Amino acid sequence: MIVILLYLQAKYLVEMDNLKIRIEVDQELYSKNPALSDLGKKILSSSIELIVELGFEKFTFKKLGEVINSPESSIYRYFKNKHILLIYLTSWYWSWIEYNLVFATINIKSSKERLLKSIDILTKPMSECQQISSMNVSLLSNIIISESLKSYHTNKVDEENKKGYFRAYKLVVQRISDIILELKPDFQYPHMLVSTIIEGVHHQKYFAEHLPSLTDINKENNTIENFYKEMALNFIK
Amino acid sequence: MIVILLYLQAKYLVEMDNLKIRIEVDQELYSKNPALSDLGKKILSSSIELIVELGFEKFTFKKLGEVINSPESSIYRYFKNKHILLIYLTSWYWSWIEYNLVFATINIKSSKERLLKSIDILTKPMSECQQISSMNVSLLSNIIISESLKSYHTNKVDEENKKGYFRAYKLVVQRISDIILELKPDFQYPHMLVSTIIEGVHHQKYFAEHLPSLTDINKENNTIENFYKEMALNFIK
DNA sequence: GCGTATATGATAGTAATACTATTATATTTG
DNA sequence: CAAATATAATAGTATTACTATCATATACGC
Repeated sequence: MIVILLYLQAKYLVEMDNLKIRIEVDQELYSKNPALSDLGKKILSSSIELIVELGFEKFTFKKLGEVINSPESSIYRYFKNKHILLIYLTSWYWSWIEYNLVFATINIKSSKERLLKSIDILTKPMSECQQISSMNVSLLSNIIISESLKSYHTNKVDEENKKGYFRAYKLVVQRISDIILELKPDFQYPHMLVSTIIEGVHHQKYFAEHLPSLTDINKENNTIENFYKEMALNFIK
Repeated sequence: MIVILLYLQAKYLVEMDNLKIRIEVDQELYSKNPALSDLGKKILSSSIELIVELGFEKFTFKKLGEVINSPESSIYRYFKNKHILLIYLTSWYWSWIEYNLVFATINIKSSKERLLKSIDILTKPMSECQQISSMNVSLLSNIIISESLKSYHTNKVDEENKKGYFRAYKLVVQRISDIILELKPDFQYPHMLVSTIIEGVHHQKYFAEHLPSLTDINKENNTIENFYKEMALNFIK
Protein backbone atom coordinates (compact mmCIF):
# COMPACT_ATOMS: atom_id res chain seq x y z
CA MET A 1 0.00 0.00 0.00
CA ILE A 2 1.25 3.42 -0.82
CA VAL A 3 0.30 6.17 1.53
CA ILE A 4 1.30 9.70 0.76
CA LEU A 5 1.25 11.82 3.83
CA LEU A 6 1.60 15.53 3.36
CA TYR A 7 2.61 17.75 6.21
CA LEU A 8 2.36 15.01 8.78
CA GLN A 9 4.66 14.78 11.76
CA ALA A 10 8.01 15.40 10.22
CA LYS A 11 9.89 12.65 12.01
CA TYR A 12 7.93 9.88 10.30
CA LEU A 13 8.45 11.28 6.88
CA VAL A 14 11.10 11.24 4.25
CA GLU A 15 12.09 14.00 1.93
CA MET A 16 12.35 12.65 -1.63
CA ASP A 17 12.13 14.70 -4.77
CA ASN A 18 10.35 17.24 -2.60
CA LEU A 19 7.57 14.78 -1.92
CA LYS A 20 7.03 13.64 1.61
CA ILE A 21 6.17 9.99 1.52
CA ARG A 22 6.00 7.06 3.83
CA ILE A 23 5.73 3.45 2.77
CA GLU A 24 3.06 1.84 4.90
CA VAL A 25 3.14 -1.86 5.65
CA ASP A 26 0.11 -3.96 6.51
CA GLN A 27 -0.59 -3.95 10.26
CA GLU A 28 -0.81 -7.73 10.33
CA LEU A 29 2.90 -7.87 9.67
CA TYR A 30 4.11 -6.45 12.95
CA SER A 31 3.14 -6.67 16.60
CA LYS A 32 4.27 -3.09 17.14
CA ASN A 33 4.97 -0.65 14.34
CA PRO A 34 8.75 -0.53 13.90
CA ALA A 35 8.54 2.67 11.85
CA LEU A 36 7.44 4.60 14.93
CA SER A 37 10.33 4.15 17.36
CA ASP A 38 14.08 4.41 17.39
CA LEU A 39 14.47 0.80 18.45
CA GLY A 40 12.07 -0.28 15.70
CA LYS A 41 14.05 1.55 13.05
CA LYS A 42 17.29 0.12 14.37
CA ILE A 43 15.75 -3.35 14.15
CA LEU A 44 14.77 -2.74 10.53
CA SER A 45 18.05 -1.30 9.35
CA SER A 46 20.27 -3.74 11.22
CA SER A 47 18.20 -6.75 10.26
CA ILE A 48 18.66 -5.85 6.60
CA GLU A 49 22.41 -5.67 7.05
CA LEU A 50 22.57 -8.85 9.07
CA ILE A 51 20.38 -10.90 6.73
CA VAL A 52 22.58 -9.85 3.83
CA GLU A 53 25.67 -10.75 5.80
CA LEU A 54 24.57 -14.12 7.21
CA GLY A 55 21.83 -15.28 4.88
CA PHE A 56 18.32 -15.76 6.19
CA GLU A 57 18.89 -19.23 7.69
CA LYS A 58 21.82 -18.18 9.86
CA PHE A 59 20.16 -14.90 10.83
CA THR A 60 18.60 -15.01 14.31
CA PHE A 61 16.97 -12.48 16.62
CA LYS A 62 19.64 -13.29 19.19
CA LYS A 63 22.43 -12.23 16.83
CA LEU A 64 20.45 -9.17 15.79
CA GLY A 65 20.04 -8.29 19.46
CA GLU A 66 23.79 -8.41 19.91
CA VAL A 67 24.31 -6.07 16.95
CA ILE A 68 21.86 -3.46 18.19
CA ASN A 69 22.64 -4.04 21.87
CA SER A 70 19.16 -5.03 22.85
CA PRO A 71 17.83 -8.30 24.23
CA GLU A 72 16.06 -10.58 21.78
CA SER A 73 12.88 -10.25 23.81
CA SER A 74 12.68 -6.61 22.74
CA ILE A 75 12.79 -7.63 19.09
CA TYR A 76 10.02 -10.14 19.65
CA ARG A 77 7.83 -7.26 20.75
CA TYR A 78 7.99 -5.89 17.21
CA PHE A 79 7.93 -9.08 15.15
CA LYS A 80 6.45 -12.43 16.06
CA ASN A 81 9.41 -14.21 14.45
CA LYS A 82 12.01 -13.82 11.75
CA HIS A 83 9.73 -15.21 9.08
CA ILE A 84 7.21 -12.41 9.67
CA LEU A 85 10.07 -9.91 9.64
CA LEU A 86 11.07 -11.20 6.21
CA ILE A 87 7.52 -10.78 4.95
CA TYR A 88 7.49 -7.27 6.40
CA LEU A 89 10.69 -6.41 4.54
CA THR A 90 9.48 -7.86 1.23
CA SER A 91 6.13 -6.15 1.64
CA TRP A 92 7.83 -2.84 2.24
CA TYR A 93 9.97 -3.42 -0.83
CA TRP A 94 7.02 -4.14 -3.12
CA SER A 95 5.16 -1.09 -1.90
CA TRP A 96 8.26 0.91 -2.60
CA ILE A 97 8.41 -0.56 -6.12
CA GLU A 98 4.75 0.22 -6.62
CA TYR A 99 5.37 3.81 -5.62
CA ASN A 100 8.20 3.98 -8.14
CA LEU A 101 6.02 2.46 -10.84
CA VAL A 102 3.26 4.96 -10.29
CA PHE A 103 5.49 7.98 -10.33
CA ALA A 104 7.69 6.85 -13.17
CA THR A 105 4.81 6.11 -15.51
CA ILE A 106 2.28 8.74 -14.51
CA ASN A 107 2.90 11.09 -17.43
CA ILE A 108 3.59 8.53 -20.11
CA LYS A 109 0.76 8.22 -22.59
CA SER A 110 1.93 5.21 -24.61
CA SER A 111 1.19 1.96 -22.83
CA LYS A 112 4.10 0.33 -24.59
CA GLU A 113 6.39 2.95 -23.13
CA ARG A 114 4.84 2.47 -19.72
CA LEU A 115 5.47 -1.27 -19.92
CA LEU A 116 9.09 -0.71 -20.88
CA LYS A 117 9.49 1.80 -18.08
CA SER A 118 8.00 -0.71 -15.66
CA ILE A 119 10.48 -3.36 -16.72
CA ASP A 120 13.20 -0.80 -16.19
CA ILE A 121 12.10 -0.36 -12.62
CA LEU A 122 11.97 -4.10 -12.04
CA THR A 123 15.43 -4.66 -13.45
CA LYS A 124 17.54 -1.61 -12.66
CA PRO A 125 19.66 -1.89 -9.55
CA MET A 126 18.72 0.42 -6.70
CA SER A 127 21.11 3.26 -6.21
CA GLU A 128 23.59 2.53 -3.44
CA CYS A 129 22.75 5.54 -1.37
CA GLN A 130 18.99 5.36 -1.28
CA GLN A 131 17.98 5.27 2.34
CA ILE A 132 14.25 5.71 2.87
CA SER A 133 13.24 5.88 6.53
CA SER A 134 15.91 3.57 7.92
CA MET A 135 15.66 1.18 4.96
CA ASN A 136 18.77 0.75 2.84
CA VAL A 137 16.97 -0.01 -0.41
CA SER A 138 20.01 -1.28 -2.22
CA LEU A 139 20.79 -3.86 0.46
CA LEU A 140 17.12 -4.69 0.72
CA SER A 141 16.99 -5.49 -2.96
CA ASN A 142 19.74 -8.07 -2.39
CA ILE A 143 17.52 -9.72 0.16
CA ILE A 144 14.65 -9.72 -2.32
CA ILE A 145 16.85 -11.45 -4.89
CA SER A 146 18.28 -14.07 -2.55
CA GLU A 147 15.69 -14.63 0.12
CA SER A 148 12.24 -13.33 -0.80
CA LEU A 149 11.19 -16.68 -2.27
CA LYS A 150 11.38 -18.07 1.23
CA SER A 151 8.67 -15.69 2.39
CA TYR A 152 6.03 -17.64 0.49
CA HIS A 153 7.62 -21.06 0.04
CA THR A 154 6.49 -22.40 3.40
CA ASN A 155 3.80 -24.72 4.63
CA LYS A 156 1.86 -21.70 5.86
CA VAL A 157 1.42 -19.96 2.48
CA ASP A 158 -2.28 -20.53 2.22
CA GLU A 159 -3.01 -19.37 5.73
CA GLU A 160 -0.77 -16.34 5.36
CA ASN A 161 -2.10 -15.54 1.94
CA LYS A 162 -5.62 -15.42 3.38
CA LYS A 163 -4.41 -12.88 5.91
CA GLY A 164 -3.19 -10.71 3.05
CA TYR A 165 0.52 -10.97 3.75
CA PHE A 166 1.41 -10.98 0.05
CA ARG A 167 -0.86 -8.16 -1.03
CA ALA A 168 1.93 -5.72 -1.84
CA TYR A 169 3.50 -8.13 -4.32
CA LYS A 170 0.14 -8.87 -5.92
CA LEU A 171 -0.58 -5.18 -6.37
CA VAL A 172 2.61 -4.74 -8.36
CA VAL A 173 1.77 -7.70 -10.57
CA GLN A 174 -1.76 -6.40 -11.08
CA ARG A 175 -0.57 -2.91 -11.93
CA ILE A 176 1.78 -4.09 -14.67
CA SER A 177 -0.75 -6.63 -15.90
CA ASP A 178 -3.16 -3.75 -16.45
CA ILE A 179 -0.63 -1.98 -18.63
CA ILE A 180 -0.23 -5.13 -20.71
CA LEU A 181 -3.97 -5.41 -21.13
CA GLU A 182 -4.15 -1.82 -22.33
CA LEU A 183 -1.52 -2.66 -24.88
CA LYS A 184 -3.24 -5.83 -25.99
CA PRO A 185 -6.72 -6.25 -24.50
CA ASP A 186 -7.12 -9.88 -25.58
CA PHE A 187 -3.77 -11.05 -24.21
CA GLN A 188 -4.42 -14.23 -22.30
CA TYR A 189 -1.58 -14.32 -19.84
CA PRO A 190 -0.89 -10.88 -18.36
CA HIS A 191 -0.30 -12.05 -14.78
CA MET A 192 1.77 -15.04 -15.85
CA LEU A 193 3.94 -12.85 -18.00
CA VAL A 194 4.49 -10.31 -15.25
CA SER A 195 5.22 -12.83 -12.52
CA THR A 196 7.49 -14.72 -14.89
CA ILE A 197 9.42 -11.53 -15.53
CA ILE A 198 9.65 -10.50 -11.89
CA GLU A 199 10.80 -13.88 -10.61
CA GLY A 200 12.95 -14.29 -13.69
CA VAL A 201 14.76 -11.03 -13.04
CA HIS A 202 15.61 -12.17 -9.53
CA HIS A 203 16.78 -15.56 -10.69
CA GLN A 204 18.94 -14.16 -13.44
CA LYS A 205 20.58 -11.71 -11.08
CA TYR A 206 21.20 -14.51 -8.62
CA PHE A 207 22.51 -16.83 -11.31
CA ALA A 208 24.79 -14.15 -12.70
CA GLU A 209 26.44 -13.95 -9.33
CA HIS A 210 26.41 -17.57 -8.21
CA LEU A 211 25.58 -19.96 -11.05
CA PRO A 212 26.71 -18.16 -14.20
CA SER A 213 26.28 -21.13 -16.52
CA LEU A 214 22.52 -20.77 -16.08
CA THR A 215 22.45 -17.32 -17.62
CA ASP A 216 23.96 -15.32 -20.46
CA ILE A 217 24.43 -11.95 -18.92
CA ASN A 218 28.00 -10.83 -18.57
CA LYS A 219 28.39 -12.11 -22.12
CA GLU A 220 28.72 -9.51 -24.87
CA ASN A 221 26.27 -6.72 -24.26
CA ASN A 222 23.50 -8.83 -22.85
CA THR A 223 21.49 -7.27 -20.08
CA ILE A 224 18.58 -8.48 -18.04
CA GLU A 225 16.51 -5.46 -19.06
CA ASN A 226 16.94 -6.12 -22.75
CA PHE A 227 16.21 -9.79 -22.37
CA TYR A 228 12.89 -9.26 -20.60
CA LYS A 229 11.91 -6.27 -22.70
CA GLU A 230 12.44 -8.22 -25.91
CA MET A 231 10.74 -11.22 -24.44
CA ALA A 232 7.68 -9.23 -23.40
CA LEU A 233 7.35 -7.28 -26.62
CA ASN A 234 7.81 -10.31 -28.86
CA PHE A 235 5.28 -12.23 -26.86
CA ILE A 236 2.62 -9.55 -26.73
CA LYS A 237 3.07 -8.22 -30.25
CA MET B 1 24.57 -37.86 -15.05
CA ILE B 2 22.76 -40.56 -16.88
CA VAL B 3 24.18 -44.02 -16.63
CA ILE B 4 22.62 -46.80 -18.58
CA LEU B 5 23.52 -50.15 -17.16
CA LEU B 6 22.65 -53.17 -19.19
CA TYR B 7 22.39 -56.57 -17.61
CA LEU B 8 23.81 -55.41 -14.32
CA GLN B 9 22.77 -56.87 -11.00
CA ALA B 10 19.05 -56.93 -11.31
CA LYS B 11 18.24 -55.61 -7.85
CA TYR B 12 19.73 -52.19 -8.59
CA LEU B 13 17.89 -51.78 -11.81
CA VAL B 14 14.51 -50.73 -12.98
CA GLU B 15 12.54 -52.06 -15.83
CA MET B 16 11.21 -49.22 -17.97
CA ASP B 17 10.10 -49.48 -21.55
CA ASN B 18 12.27 -52.56 -21.66
CA LEU B 19 15.34 -50.49 -20.89
CA LYS B 20 17.21 -51.16 -17.71
CA ILE B 21 18.37 -47.86 -16.32
CA ARG B 22 19.65 -46.44 -13.12
CA ILE B 23 19.88 -42.75 -12.34
CA GLU B 24 23.26 -42.09 -10.83
CA VAL B 25 23.80 -39.24 -8.42
CA ASP B 26 27.12 -37.53 -7.81
CA GLN B 27 29.13 -39.27 -5.08
CA GLU B 28 29.74 -35.98 -3.30
CA LEU B 29 26.07 -35.90 -2.41
CA TYR B 30 25.99 -38.83 -0.03
CA SER B 31 28.23 -40.30 2.63
CA LYS B 32 27.02 -43.78 1.76
CA ASN B 33 25.13 -44.65 -1.39
CA PRO B 34 21.45 -44.90 -0.43
CA ALA B 35 20.59 -46.68 -3.68
CA LEU B 36 22.54 -49.75 -2.55
CA SER B 37 20.79 -50.80 0.64
CA ASP B 38 17.30 -51.39 1.91
CA LEU B 39 17.68 -48.78 4.62
CA GLY B 40 19.01 -46.30 2.08
CA LYS B 41 16.02 -46.81 -0.18
CA LYS B 42 13.65 -46.50 2.72
CA ILE B 43 15.33 -43.22 3.64
CA LEU B 44 14.86 -41.93 0.12
CA SER B 45 11.26 -42.93 -0.34
CA SER B 46 10.12 -41.90 3.12
CA SER B 47 11.97 -38.62 3.05
CA ILE B 48 10.14 -37.70 -0.15
CA GLU B 49 6.82 -38.43 1.48
CA LEU B 50 7.70 -36.63 4.69
CA ILE B 51 9.08 -33.52 2.99
CA VAL B 52 5.88 -33.25 0.95
CA GLU B 53 3.82 -33.70 4.09
CA LEU B 54 5.66 -31.34 6.43
CA GLY B 55 7.49 -28.94 4.13
CA PHE B 56 11.26 -28.80 4.15
CA GLU B 57 11.61 -26.55 7.21
CA LYS B 58 9.59 -28.80 9.50
CA PHE B 59 11.16 -31.96 8.12
CA THR B 60 13.88 -33.39 10.39
CA PHE B 61 15.97 -36.55 10.44
CA LYS B 62 14.51 -37.34 13.84
CA LYS B 63 10.97 -37.39 12.45
CA LEU B 64 12.13 -39.37 9.45
CA GLY B 65 13.75 -41.85 11.81
CA GLU B 66 10.45 -42.34 13.60
CA VAL B 67 8.66 -43.00 10.30
CA ILE B 68 11.14 -45.62 9.15
CA ASN B 69 11.81 -46.98 12.65
CA SER B 70 15.49 -46.24 12.64
CA PRO B 71 17.53 -43.94 14.84
CA GLU B 72 18.51 -40.61 13.33
CA SER B 73 22.16 -41.57 13.64
CA SER B 74 21.59 -44.21 10.96
CA ILE B 75 20.27 -41.58 8.58
CA TYR B 76 23.28 -39.39 9.23
CA ARG B 77 25.42 -42.26 7.95
CA TYR B 78 23.88 -41.73 4.52
CA PHE B 79 23.49 -37.98 4.38
CA LYS B 80 25.52 -35.33 6.16
CA ASN B 81 22.38 -33.29 6.80
CA LYS B 82 18.94 -32.56 5.40
CA HIS B 83 20.23 -29.87 3.10
CA ILE B 84 22.50 -32.36 1.32
CA LEU B 85 19.60 -34.79 1.13
CA LEU B 86 17.55 -32.11 -0.64
CA ILE B 87 20.35 -31.54 -3.13
CA TYR B 88 20.56 -35.30 -3.65
CA LEU B 89 16.84 -35.45 -4.42
CA THR B 90 16.90 -32.50 -6.80
CA SER B 91 20.00 -33.87 -8.50
CA TRP B 92 18.32 -37.19 -8.99
CA TYR B 93 15.29 -35.41 -10.41
CA TRP B 94 17.26 -33.41 -12.95
CA SER B 95 19.14 -36.48 -14.11
CA TRP B 96 15.81 -38.19 -14.51
CA ILE B 97 14.55 -35.23 -16.56
CA GLU B 98 17.69 -35.33 -18.66
CA TYR B 99 17.13 -39.00 -19.36
CA ASN B 100 13.59 -38.21 -20.43
CA LEU B 101 14.77 -35.37 -22.65
CA VAL B 102 17.28 -37.56 -24.41
CA PHE B 103 14.91 -40.39 -25.08
CA ALA B 104 11.95 -38.25 -26.00
CA THR B 105 13.84 -36.22 -28.59
CA ILE B 106 16.27 -38.76 -29.97
CA ASN B 107 14.43 -39.47 -33.19
CA ILE B 108 13.07 -36.02 -33.86
CA LYS B 109 14.82 -34.27 -36.74
CA SER B 110 13.31 -30.79 -36.49
CA SER B 111 14.96 -28.74 -33.78
CA LYS B 112 11.78 -26.75 -33.34
CA GLU B 113 9.93 -29.96 -32.59
CA ARG B 114 12.65 -31.02 -30.20
CA LEU B 115 12.36 -27.73 -28.36
CA LEU B 116 8.61 -28.10 -28.06
CA LYS B 117 9.01 -31.67 -26.89
CA SER B 118 11.49 -30.50 -24.28
CA ILE B 119 9.08 -27.90 -22.97
CA ASP B 120 6.48 -30.65 -22.79
CA ILE B 121 8.75 -32.65 -20.54
CA LEU B 122 9.45 -29.64 -18.33
CA THR B 123 5.78 -28.81 -17.94
CA LYS B 124 3.81 -32.06 -18.00
CA PRO B 125 2.99 -33.52 -14.61
CA MET B 126 4.67 -36.81 -13.78
CA SER B 127 2.34 -39.75 -13.89
CA GLU B 128 1.13 -40.67 -10.43
CA CYS B 129 2.33 -44.22 -10.51
CA GLN B 130 5.89 -43.72 -11.72
CA GLN B 131 8.13 -45.28 -9.12
CA ILE B 132 11.73 -45.57 -10.24
CA SER B 133 13.97 -47.40 -7.77
CA SER B 134 12.23 -46.29 -4.58
CA MET B 135 11.64 -42.77 -5.90
CA ASN B 136 8.04 -41.66 -6.28
CA VAL B 137 8.61 -39.27 -9.16
CA SER B 138 5.25 -37.57 -8.91
CA LEU B 139 5.75 -36.69 -5.24
CA LEU B 140 9.33 -35.74 -5.95
CA SER B 141 8.20 -33.26 -8.58
CA ASN B 142 6.10 -31.55 -5.90
CA ILE B 143 9.25 -31.13 -3.86
CA ILE B 144 11.01 -29.67 -6.89
CA ILE B 145 8.21 -27.14 -7.32
CA SER B 146 7.97 -26.10 -3.68
CA GLU B 147 11.40 -26.64 -2.20
CA SER B 148 14.13 -27.00 -4.80
CA LEU B 149 14.90 -23.28 -4.77
CA LYS B 150 16.14 -23.76 -1.22
CA SER B 151 18.83 -26.13 -2.42
CA TYR B 152 20.80 -23.27 -3.95
CA HIS B 153 19.47 -20.22 -2.11
CA THR B 154 21.86 -20.55 0.82
CA ASN B 155 25.02 -18.84 1.96
CA LYS B 156 26.98 -21.89 0.77
CA VAL B 157 26.00 -21.76 -2.92
CA ASP B 158 29.40 -20.78 -4.20
CA GLU B 159 31.24 -23.40 -2.21
CA GLU B 160 28.72 -26.08 -3.13
CA ASN B 161 28.65 -25.02 -6.74
CA LYS B 162 32.41 -25.47 -6.91
CA LYS B 163 31.96 -29.01 -5.66
CA GLY B 164 29.59 -29.66 -8.55
CA TYR B 165 26.42 -30.11 -6.53
CA PHE B 166 24.27 -28.44 -9.15
CA ARG B 167 25.71 -30.15 -12.19
CA ALA B 168 22.58 -32.16 -13.01
CA TYR B 169 20.47 -29.01 -13.27
CA LYS B 170 23.08 -27.28 -15.41
CA LEU B 171 23.23 -30.23 -17.80
CA VAL B 172 19.51 -29.97 -18.44
CA VAL B 173 19.79 -26.24 -19.09
CA GLN B 174 22.74 -26.80 -21.40
CA ARG B 175 21.00 -29.53 -23.33
CA ILE B 176 17.96 -27.42 -24.11
CA SER B 177 20.09 -24.37 -24.81
CA ASP B 178 21.85 -26.39 -27.48
CA ILE B 179 18.55 -27.14 -29.17
CA ILE B 180 17.72 -23.43 -29.18
CA LEU B 181 21.07 -22.63 -30.73
CA GLU B 182 20.46 -25.18 -33.48
CA LEU B 183 17.18 -23.47 -34.16
CA LYS B 184 18.69 -20.00 -34.15
CA PRO B 185 22.48 -20.02 -34.01
CA ASP B 186 22.81 -16.30 -33.30
CA PHE B 187 20.32 -16.25 -30.43
CA GLN B 188 21.93 -14.32 -27.62
CA TYR B 189 20.16 -15.70 -24.59
CA PRO B 190 19.75 -19.48 -24.78
CA HIS B 191 20.60 -20.21 -21.15
CA MET B 192 18.59 -17.31 -19.83
CA LEU B 193 15.59 -18.38 -21.81
CA VAL B 194 15.82 -21.98 -20.62
CA SER B 195 16.37 -21.16 -16.96
CA THR B 196 13.59 -18.58 -17.15
CA ILE B 197 11.27 -21.25 -18.49
CA ILE B 198 12.27 -23.92 -15.98
CA GLU B 199 11.99 -21.69 -12.93
CA GLY B 200 8.92 -20.06 -14.43
CA VAL B 201 7.16 -23.39 -14.81
CA HIS B 202 7.76 -24.16 -11.13
CA HIS B 203 6.58 -20.75 -10.03
CA GLN B 204 3.44 -20.87 -12.13
CA LYS B 205 2.53 -24.29 -10.81
CA TYR B 206 3.12 -23.10 -7.29
CA PHE B 207 1.15 -19.90 -7.84
CA ALA B 208 -1.72 -21.79 -9.43
CA GLU B 209 -2.07 -23.75 -6.23
CA HIS B 210 -1.28 -21.12 -3.62
CA LEU B 211 -1.30 -17.60 -5.05
CA PRO B 212 -3.67 -17.76 -8.02
CA SER B 213 -3.82 -14.02 -8.60
CA LEU B 214 -0.20 -14.18 -9.78
CA THR B 215 -1.03 -16.45 -12.68
CA ASP B 216 -3.66 -16.97 -15.39
CA ILE B 217 -3.83 -20.70 -15.59
CA ASN B 218 -7.12 -22.21 -14.57
CA LYS B 219 -8.66 -19.42 -16.66
CA GLU B 220 -10.20 -20.38 -19.98
CA ASN B 221 -7.96 -22.88 -21.71
CA ASN B 222 -4.69 -21.45 -20.56
CA THR B 223 -1.98 -23.94 -19.81
CA ILE B 224 1.57 -23.60 -18.64
CA GLU B 225 2.82 -25.53 -21.66
CA ASN B 226 1.17 -23.22 -24.14
CA PHE B 227 2.33 -20.14 -22.34
CA TYR B 228 5.99 -21.12 -22.37
CA LYS B 229 5.86 -22.63 -25.84
CA GLU B 230 4.39 -19.45 -27.28
CA MET B 231 6.80 -17.38 -25.29
CA ALA B 232 9.81 -19.31 -26.50
CA LEU B 233 8.77 -19.44 -30.14
CA ASN B 234 7.82 -15.78 -30.32
CA PHE B 235 11.07 -14.82 -28.70
CA ILE B 236 13.33 -16.96 -30.84
CA LYS B 237 11.56 -16.47 -34.14
C1' DG C 1 32.30 -73.27 10.88
C1' DC C 2 35.04 -69.34 12.56
C1' DG C 3 36.78 -64.84 12.72
C1' DT C 4 36.30 -60.45 10.84
C1' DA C 5 34.42 -56.71 8.67
C1' DT C 6 30.27 -54.02 7.92
C1' DA C 7 25.57 -52.36 8.79
C1' DT C 8 22.36 -51.07 11.89
C1' DG C 9 20.34 -50.19 16.53
C1' DA C 10 20.16 -48.08 21.07
C1' DT C 11 21.30 -44.56 23.88
C1' DA C 12 23.41 -40.32 25.50
C1' DG C 13 25.02 -35.86 25.19
C1' DT C 14 25.86 -30.88 23.46
C1' DA C 15 25.41 -26.30 21.54
C1' DA C 16 22.30 -23.52 19.23
C1' DT C 17 17.62 -22.10 17.99
C1' DA C 18 13.20 -20.25 18.70
C1' DC C 19 10.79 -18.92 21.51
C1' DT C 20 8.02 -17.40 26.49
C1' DA C 21 7.93 -15.37 31.01
C1' DT C 22 9.13 -12.34 34.77
C1' DT C 23 10.86 -8.51 36.99
C1' DA C 24 13.24 -4.17 37.04
C1' DT C 25 14.18 0.32 35.31
C1' DA C 26 13.82 4.27 32.45
C1' DT C 27 10.98 7.54 29.76
C1' DT C 28 6.84 9.70 28.16
C1' DT C 29 2.30 11.52 28.77
C1' DG C 30 -1.78 13.30 30.89
C1' DC D 1 3.43 13.85 40.09
C1' DA D 2 1.23 9.53 38.99
C1' DA D 3 0.37 6.30 35.60
C1' DA D 4 1.21 4.24 31.47
C1' DT D 5 4.51 2.61 28.19
C1' DA D 6 8.98 1.09 26.45
C1' DT D 7 12.98 -1.21 27.07
C1' DA D 8 16.51 -3.99 29.66
C1' DA D 9 18.06 -7.94 32.15
C1' DT D 10 17.67 -12.42 33.14
C1' DA D 11 15.98 -17.10 33.18
C1' DG D 12 13.88 -21.02 31.39
C1' DT D 13 11.92 -24.61 27.89
C1' DA D 14 11.27 -27.65 23.94
C1' DT D 15 13.21 -28.61 19.70
C1' DT D 16 16.87 -28.91 16.33
C1' DA D 17 21.02 -30.43 14.43
C1' DC D 18 24.12 -32.70 15.16
C1' DT D 19 28.37 -36.13 17.43
C1' DA D 20 29.89 -40.07 20.05
C1' DT D 21 29.88 -44.59 21.99
C1' DC D 22 28.82 -49.20 22.45
C1' DA D 23 26.11 -53.26 21.42
C1' DT D 24 24.23 -56.44 18.20
C1' DA D 25 23.20 -58.60 13.87
C1' DT D 26 24.37 -60.09 9.31
C1' DA D 27 27.48 -61.14 5.41
C1' DC D 28 31.84 -62.68 3.60
C1' DG D 29 36.32 -64.83 3.08
C1' DC D 30 38.93 -68.71 4.20
